[in-house]
Amino acid sequence: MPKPKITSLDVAAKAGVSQSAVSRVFSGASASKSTVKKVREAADQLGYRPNVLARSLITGQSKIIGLVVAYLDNQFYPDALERLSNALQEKGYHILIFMASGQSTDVERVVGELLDYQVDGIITASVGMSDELTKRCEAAGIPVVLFNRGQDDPRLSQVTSDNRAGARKIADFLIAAGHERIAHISGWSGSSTGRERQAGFIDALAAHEMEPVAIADGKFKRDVAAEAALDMVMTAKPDAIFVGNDHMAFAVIDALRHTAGLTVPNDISIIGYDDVPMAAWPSYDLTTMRQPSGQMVEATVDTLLAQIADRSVAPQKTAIDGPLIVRGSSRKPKDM
Amino acid sequence: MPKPKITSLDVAAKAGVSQSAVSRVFSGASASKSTVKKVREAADQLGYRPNVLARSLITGQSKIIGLVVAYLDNQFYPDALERLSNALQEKGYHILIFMASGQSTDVERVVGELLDYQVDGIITASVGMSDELTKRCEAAGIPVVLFNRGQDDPRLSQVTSDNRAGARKIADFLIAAGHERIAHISGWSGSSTGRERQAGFIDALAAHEMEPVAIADGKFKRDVAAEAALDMVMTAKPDAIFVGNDHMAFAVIDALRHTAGLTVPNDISIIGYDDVPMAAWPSYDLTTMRQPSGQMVEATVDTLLAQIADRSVAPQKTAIDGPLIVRGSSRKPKDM
DNA sequence: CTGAAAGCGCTAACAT
DNA sequence: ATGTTAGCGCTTTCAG
Repeated sequence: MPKPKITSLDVAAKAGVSQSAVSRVFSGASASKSTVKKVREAADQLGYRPNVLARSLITGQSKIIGLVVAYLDNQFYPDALERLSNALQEKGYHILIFMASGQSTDVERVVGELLDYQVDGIITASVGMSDELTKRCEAAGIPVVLFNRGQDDPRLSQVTSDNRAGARKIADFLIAAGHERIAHISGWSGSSTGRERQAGFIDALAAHEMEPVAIADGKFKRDVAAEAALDMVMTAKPDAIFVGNDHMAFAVIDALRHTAGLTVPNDISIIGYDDVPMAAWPSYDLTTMRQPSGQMVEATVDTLLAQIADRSVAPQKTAIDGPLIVRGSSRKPKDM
Repeated sequence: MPKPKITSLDVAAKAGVSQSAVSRVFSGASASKSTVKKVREAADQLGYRPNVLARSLITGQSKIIGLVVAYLDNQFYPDALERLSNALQEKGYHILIFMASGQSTDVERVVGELLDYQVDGIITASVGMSDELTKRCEAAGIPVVLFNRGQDDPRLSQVTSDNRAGARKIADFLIAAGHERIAHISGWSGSSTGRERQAGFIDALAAHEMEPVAIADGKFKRDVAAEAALDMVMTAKPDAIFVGNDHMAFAVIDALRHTAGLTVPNDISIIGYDDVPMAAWPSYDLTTMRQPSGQMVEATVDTLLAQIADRSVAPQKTAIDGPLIVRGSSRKPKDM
């Protein structure tokens, strides 16, 4: 026996009511106690559950949120994905996932497919939206929230941490600890996140009449960052490096310890950004700026659902501040 | 302006053909060159794309695969998720993701929701299926593949590594390296993966007339495993521990080094299972059994799609063998 | 409060 | 090869 699909019609027959009565019961419209009871019983016996897809055809609500994500090897994203999924599940939505290599042509294709599924909203984790794409989503009336990525387009919502402020805190902390040769391995300079952190960092150093002894673009990649770090310690000889995110910072620490033979923090302080769970592991014990992913997810979901509920709600740009988590990968300021 | 939805009817009007002609063009049925051209042009200008959900209503194919996953903090799963998503994307499918805490009541709820979305197939990553659930999926004609989890039900497909053989290799390797006090921190004993690895390991030791000096259930949790390890080194004093997966092994190494003050592998050898990317990082440099996740994903997708294409295809149980990756967390056998 | 009827956007016979 | 017609399973007027 193939697929004996149970429809609302079957339930109606069994319950001795009309098909629309069944629909009403399951979509929470008005119905008398007795009808509800009869329908529920019949449905339970038959194992009936409404077809979300058929429903979406008429309500225009698929209860599907499209998530576009580029990397899953940076622990920040699986963690966020898990939280997002849970938060949305609670609100009756589910996540349709799309991997995009991060290249814009790829994002293009992916968002196209997303629209085919009539998603109610789109979250992009660390990937940008072309103007063309933004236009299409707007035309389709589908709200977009950029998660952990900023973009200067009023049609797009975004949720980030306060990257500039965070980077400034790091600079101040490093200076307070007496570091004098401070370097920076930035996140990908093509991303707002990478650029903002770098800008805030340089600003704060400048306020103390300092500037980085070296800067390199780590591109959010472990190997690139490790390479850059090894290069720096041979040439610029920094006594501290601010690395644009934890994911790269781990690679930097590994390279410095195991290839360059340096100790952290005695020879050199390393500071990251994100505070992924792994940062607390004893092997790294990484000082880092926390991005409060719980709050970021909450803001993302709130923003998105608000716009889904009412298309006239304006896009929101949210920046959430987080604390500097001081651990053992950095020298302590004297007064601590 | 709200949502000016463009339908196949609009395209038909613009192209001067019937609505079904448009449908044929987009579903790849027969159509003349000239019709195809007219339709494509009209569609491009209007920005038309077929509504997958409406299509699914009639074809019975949603092109959605439900993925149920319990943990994302073990790097093995994000990695697999990424591969699965890419592989399925290539075949025109997409992943609707569901987090299940791993508790059976939770899985129950989640699979229910999954069915509401008319998914074409289900993949569960490291979560089991109750009999009740299996029945419902079978009744609905929806194939299920257990990924990295075995279960003794002929209705379920599964893809795992050869856990028994893998664990045996580890035991043999440890013995060859001259270890005499070997302990085991197993994966969760409620999971096939955990049990099989333990069984294979004990078997292989027994073949050499040895037995573990200590065994504990690490439950696939970092803190539980770390605790167990610290306990073992105080009491049973093992000279090697086989830890049921890499995720726990990292915690064990950290605890041993930073809390117990031992060195790895000089004081004690640690071996893991999975070979997640992090195992190769210099800080851990973990000897481990590789689960070939690329091959496992491939098998999973093949199995699932084969069953979707033809419901009469029997469920498959696939176990894929992998190599032992020898790194620095274990003493080397003398002849190496 | 409830049933009958229309139709969401699409595909699949069925004719032509 | 193309248009016409009948639904897929559901929600939502509209009468009653």
